[in-house]
Amino acid sequence: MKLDSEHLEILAMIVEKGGLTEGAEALGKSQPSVSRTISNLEKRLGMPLFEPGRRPLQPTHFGRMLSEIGMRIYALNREAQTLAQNFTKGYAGHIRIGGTPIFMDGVISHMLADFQERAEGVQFDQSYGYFDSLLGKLRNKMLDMAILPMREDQIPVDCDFRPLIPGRNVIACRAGHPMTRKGPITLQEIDAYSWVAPPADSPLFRDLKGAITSIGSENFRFTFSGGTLASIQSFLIRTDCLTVLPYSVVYLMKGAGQIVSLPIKVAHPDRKLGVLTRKGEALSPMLKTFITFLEGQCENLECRMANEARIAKGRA
Amino acid sequence: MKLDSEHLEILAMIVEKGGLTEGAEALGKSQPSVSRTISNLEKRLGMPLFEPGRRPLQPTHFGRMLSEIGMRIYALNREAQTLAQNFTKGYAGHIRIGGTPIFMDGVISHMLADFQERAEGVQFDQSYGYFDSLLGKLRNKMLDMAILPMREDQIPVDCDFRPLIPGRNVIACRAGHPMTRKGPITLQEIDAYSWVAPPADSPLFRDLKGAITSIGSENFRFTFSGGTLASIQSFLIRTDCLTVLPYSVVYLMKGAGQIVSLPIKVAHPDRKLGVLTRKGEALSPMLKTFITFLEGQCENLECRMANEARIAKGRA
DNA sequence: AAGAATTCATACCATGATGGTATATAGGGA
DNA sequence: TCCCTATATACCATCATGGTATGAATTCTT
Repeated sequence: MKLDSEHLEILAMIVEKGGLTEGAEALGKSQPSVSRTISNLEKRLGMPLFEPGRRPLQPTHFGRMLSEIGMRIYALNREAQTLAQNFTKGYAGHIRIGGTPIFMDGVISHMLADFQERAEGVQFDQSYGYFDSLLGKLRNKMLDMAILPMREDQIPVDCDFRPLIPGRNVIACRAGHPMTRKGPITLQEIDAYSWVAPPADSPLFRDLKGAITSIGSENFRFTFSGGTLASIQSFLIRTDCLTVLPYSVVYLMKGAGQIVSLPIKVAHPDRKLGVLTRKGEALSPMLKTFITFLEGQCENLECRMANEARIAKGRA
Repeated sequence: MKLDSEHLEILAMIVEKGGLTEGAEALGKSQPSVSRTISNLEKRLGMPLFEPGRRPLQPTHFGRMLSEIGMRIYALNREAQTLAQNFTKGYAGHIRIGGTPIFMDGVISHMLADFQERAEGVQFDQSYGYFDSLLGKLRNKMLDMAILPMREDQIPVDCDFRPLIPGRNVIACRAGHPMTRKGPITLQEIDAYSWVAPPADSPLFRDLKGAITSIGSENFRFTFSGGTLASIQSFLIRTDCLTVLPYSVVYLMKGAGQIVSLPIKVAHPDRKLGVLTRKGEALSPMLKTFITFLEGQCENLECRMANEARIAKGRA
């Protein structure tokens, strides 16, 4: 015989509140309604749930035991309600995020950590990739969002792109590198050092080549390539190699005092680092909250970087 | 926003069974019915519970979390069902039982223990009393049943009485008592020993006086009175006192080899020990089961006592 | 790659549970 | 004993639920 959980919850509330009328009020129902519910339940069970003819309506032993189960069901129902609220209000959720390695490690991972603090219910599932694989995963719904550099004319028609920050690159090296001590930098000086490169299939690698070409150097050599940001960073710190990285990444690494950027103008691609999502699909509240958060953080970051640049210019 | 626990259970079952069709089958509903339930739930929550456009209907992160709560609710509901079954089938329940002390301690308590083994869900709440107090408690619904000696003409009109066993009394003493060694017993011999009596307000006390009178003794004295069966038993074992007890009580104590009955005919009141319940009120299944059990046990006991008597007579 | 098969969604109807208002009835207290 | 409050009943409206028939979409198969 199937019992209706709702009925058990009503029973629990009546026992809890110590009366039919009060229970009805707590449930937001009319007194006759709950009265009949209990009456029907008793009829179905074939046993009284309340002592008959007692004014403050005392539960039977049986009624009390059932009501305890009802109370637990009620608590679970409440739990489900708050869970649903957390999800629909964007306090909880699951976000599958993919992005280009360097930028993810160097910038986004910090923001993920910050976001985690304000939305404890969030759960990130991060992966790395470049344009093609990210787009594929996004379309296959294996990702909820992708973070990657993108030119305006590159944006797929079935996707929305929200720019976060310009894709400006800089040449970076360890703090205390010979290059940092001199004033104007000549081509020969740069040519004296070898380079650290990101994986050859990454857009950053193409940027690197473009950047080096743009400053006039033609015969450059790699000492290290293929590593993640952590490897690149470790390598840079311990050698006199140079590399090309997004300025935002270098900016955030500057805090540790180990990596600096060189004041050399490099050609920066007209791409922006941003968020790619499937078009025409409602973003989950959590995702919406998160993207908004990212936009705010990046705006803030850009502002700080601009400040820094102004100061540097003033000093120069 | 109130969620329907039923909906959560349906969700849980679908996730559990891995498909809408199978879930519907497990729930004993039609597929369109549960389909619509889920659809409505998603509409109400404003978030998808299942990944759209996936054929083996995969739950969302959100859907899975909700379904886990639903599963727990489902489990509780099942628990409530078995609880209700146990109560309605008489496998569980609460019995408030009152009775006269000696018979309760000497006979009924054994049967309570035996019953407990076969119906683990039972819960006894025992108390002691005599006719007036027992009847009062019964009428006030502070007791579900009373066990006491009763004459046919004494039965209150608002009560049902089910006899269990005749109220025959015997004179009891310790095993090895001088009286047990002799053949025929004379009045002088009995008069030599003092008596142990139950509480003065008990019917057994009146029986005691009647019994002693019936065997011709007139000047009897009490050495001990007012105790429960345990006290009486302890006292009897360590002294040469005599007492009057229901034969059933003595019979069950004989097993321990410390108390025996004397082969003296005493006037036995035409009362029967039995069960008193309120008339015109449906007995709970548990109570019904229990009373049936008591009747069986007492019938069995009576049979064994009759056997014993036949053997004794044959020996004499 | 197209058709078959399966799985899910929708439309429509019937019914029965639920909820409400009005009202009767029953305990409990003065 | 009477009154007050708490509970039960009667009656009605409605909406959620459940079912059958059917359409749509996706996966499997060939």
